[in-house]
Amino acid sequence: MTEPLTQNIQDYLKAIYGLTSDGGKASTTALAARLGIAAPSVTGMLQKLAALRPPLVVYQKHRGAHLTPEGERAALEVLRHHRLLEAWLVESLGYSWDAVHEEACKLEHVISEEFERRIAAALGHPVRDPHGAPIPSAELVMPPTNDVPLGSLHGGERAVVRRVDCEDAPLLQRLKSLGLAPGAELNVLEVSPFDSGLTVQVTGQKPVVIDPATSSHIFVETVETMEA
Amino acid sequence: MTEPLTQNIQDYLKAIYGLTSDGGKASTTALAARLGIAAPSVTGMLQKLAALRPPLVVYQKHRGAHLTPEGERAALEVLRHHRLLEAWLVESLGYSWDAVHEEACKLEHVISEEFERRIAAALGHPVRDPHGAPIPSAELVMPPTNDVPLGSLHGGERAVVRRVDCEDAPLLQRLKSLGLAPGAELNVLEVSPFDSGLTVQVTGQKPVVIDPATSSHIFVETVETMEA
DNA sequence: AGAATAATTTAGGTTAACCTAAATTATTGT
DNA sequence: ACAATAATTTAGGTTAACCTAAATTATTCT
Repeated sequence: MTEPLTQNIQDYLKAIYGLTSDGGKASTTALAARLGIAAPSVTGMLQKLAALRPPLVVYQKHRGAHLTPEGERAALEVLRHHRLLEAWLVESLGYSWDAVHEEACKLEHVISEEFERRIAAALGHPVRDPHGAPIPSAELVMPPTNDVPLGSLHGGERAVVRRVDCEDAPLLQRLKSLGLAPGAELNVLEVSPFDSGLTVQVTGQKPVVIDPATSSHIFVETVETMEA
Repeated sequence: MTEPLTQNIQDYLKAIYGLTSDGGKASTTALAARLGIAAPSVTGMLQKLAALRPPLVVYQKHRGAHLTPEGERAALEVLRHHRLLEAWLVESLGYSWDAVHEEACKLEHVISEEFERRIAAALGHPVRDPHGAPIPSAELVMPPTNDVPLGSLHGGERAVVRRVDCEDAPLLQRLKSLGLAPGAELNVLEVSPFDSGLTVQVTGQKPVVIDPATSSHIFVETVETMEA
């Protein structure tokens, strides 16, 4: 650790991490959109992050940026803070899982390593946060997952919701009211051939139609159907 | 509430609050020293705070500043956050009372009102923090106290430590190792006529000499000596 | 391929919060 | 009272992170 990173740099790193999870590059515009910042500002910051010693990103004009190992470590550190905090706000302070994001976003930049250790220990070193997102280990390794997007399922398949990857509180609340929370079991009744919208039935609930924009945020693990 | 105050403004308000508890004004230099900022920067900020609508401080050239009612409310809000956080770090995360200040200083600017309410409730709405400092109520009223500085006692008096008003971790640790923590009982054995240094004996400990610089941070409540 | 469009960068500017050095105003000691 | 000293403010400058408008480079479509 050279020196503490500012909050906005941490936010850039988190955003780049999120946009490059597929192994690609994060474009200036995508970053600008995600961060709510004008594109030229992003260009400037990427140039700066790439010029730091050690550099936190690899940046090439007109082809976006991706994290260096140092940058990724810093991003995972923040992500670990964020997700531990969410878990802990739910477990210890009784927040509902759809209301913790904002609070964690502010706290994540500010807590000490000591604090991180204490809440991790208090929670029993959890591997997922309340939304089902994996929590990087203390050594900053992201635990592997088998989750697939809900939209990739076919009619008749059965699955368990593992993760709801979304930060929008109203949408989270809607999903929650539909029973679409981590741990929920569901059957895919039908897939629309037009727009790939899904009709799913969460166990114990009425069937619902989930449009593709929504289902891409929901990650599931398929379950063997009991052949009774 | 007009709009959220920046962290540095909150720090200025806290500092002014601390320096004007005697009803006087906070001087530019005193503020500069307390905040670790150059004096001209303080002048500039005081001018700004006085020009805000509504103004947070009353400022007159060359005569320092004090808080307006709005400024005081904002300062008490931050102080409430700080002290609740300290209490809660000790109670819920097992921090020792001499190690919570730094963490609370960062968190105090960042937590939501919801968070404040939840930890206050979880702690049973405490009236003092782990150092014995009074916690402003949710309505931002500072609870009254009877504490007097340890240095104001005379030889032969008996007292209970109520508050250790100090942010320096090493000093706090020293005081803790001497048993000088909130709740401790002590006898004043002797007061030096030269420098007003005190020789005190904490119940169950060896007598110690406390110099005036130190004793001014320790606030006590006198106790009737049992006439056995 | 070449024109139209989209993405990105450059150029130039703003704001907030700090700084140092110099000028001013207040306080203190004789 | 008045000179010396201390406190404070003014003046002018820096840095980080943002912005808009214009210029450039890349991509897409026919």
